[in-house]
Amino acid sequence: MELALSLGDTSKPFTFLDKPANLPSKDPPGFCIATGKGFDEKRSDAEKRGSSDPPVQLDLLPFTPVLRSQPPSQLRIPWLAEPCGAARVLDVNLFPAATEDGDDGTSLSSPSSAVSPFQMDFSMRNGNAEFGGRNRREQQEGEGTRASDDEENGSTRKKLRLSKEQSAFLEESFKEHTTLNPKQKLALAKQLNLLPRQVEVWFQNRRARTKLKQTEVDCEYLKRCCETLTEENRRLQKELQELRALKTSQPFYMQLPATTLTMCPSCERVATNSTTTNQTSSTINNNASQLPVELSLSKPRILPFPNAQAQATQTQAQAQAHQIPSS
DNA sequence: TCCTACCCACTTCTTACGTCA
DNA sequence: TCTGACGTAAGAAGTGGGTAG
Repeated sequence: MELALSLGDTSKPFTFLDKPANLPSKDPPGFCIATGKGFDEKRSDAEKRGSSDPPVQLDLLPFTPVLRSQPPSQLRIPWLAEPCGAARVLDVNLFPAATEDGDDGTSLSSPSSAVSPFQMDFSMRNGNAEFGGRNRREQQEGEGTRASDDEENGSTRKKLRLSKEQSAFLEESFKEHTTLNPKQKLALAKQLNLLPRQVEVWFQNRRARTKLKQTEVDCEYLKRCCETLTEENRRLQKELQELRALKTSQPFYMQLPATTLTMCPSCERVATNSTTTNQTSSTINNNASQLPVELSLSKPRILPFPNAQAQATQTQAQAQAHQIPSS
């Protein structure tokens, strides 16, 4: 079985940054995971989707309960519904804002860059409680106090939460492409008012999280496969015991050739091949992967001799007529 | 061969949140 | 009901090794 990971249509060009104004209007942000052959097989996104097997898909929408609880028609990235000028609260990350000149390395001098003309100012946050944008601590503390604290203590490690809006935007980008080229990284960084390094780290961590989820899904699938095979093995062992018991109790009949039923999948007729027990096993082993499927009888068919031979010959002819491999 | 940039795996550390006394 | 301590999960960021160009 082939496992496939679906993370959106990665064959598409990186269009997210080109259309931020409409991006969440149709589908809620999120991603889809399937038991897949490989998140590891990066740089081969097209190959990931090459399987004809329908992958087992998981819906792993990463969004907050606030968003997910909304009806689908209302599922849209909140900041897009707000005029950019409405924001007034300080950025939670409080990184030095990327200037128009891009002095922090996020400069995009080319007008043909991936930056959308729809520039969202993530240095400001909407204080509207509708979006749940402010966490408890932020509500408890004075706005912007953490900024000055961090800036005063330059030795402390800055590890601040991205805002929901920033995370949502990054998620949307991740849906488009799980990896970024430098241009996309710079564009995202500038658009989200983050450092390129932050965008890069976010994508690294996001890939790691996806892989972890995928591993969990694969593990669960293999677990179920193992359970199924264990049950099948148990059933076959029981069947074998029954056959052995029958052989012990009825040795006369067991001198007869064992019978293997061969079913033609097209006409659903059953062909009977007479063979020895060893040959039957050999047939099963050798042709296990071939069609038609060979059915081993739970109990040997007991045919009145010599009619058995005649019928076997007849069914063998049928089998050959239907391209059924006979032992 | 060295350098750079990038990725991944692993880890550290911060933050948010739930639980409980 | 409120509050503070505590545990824990999630996530941002650091580190080191591998690799491609």
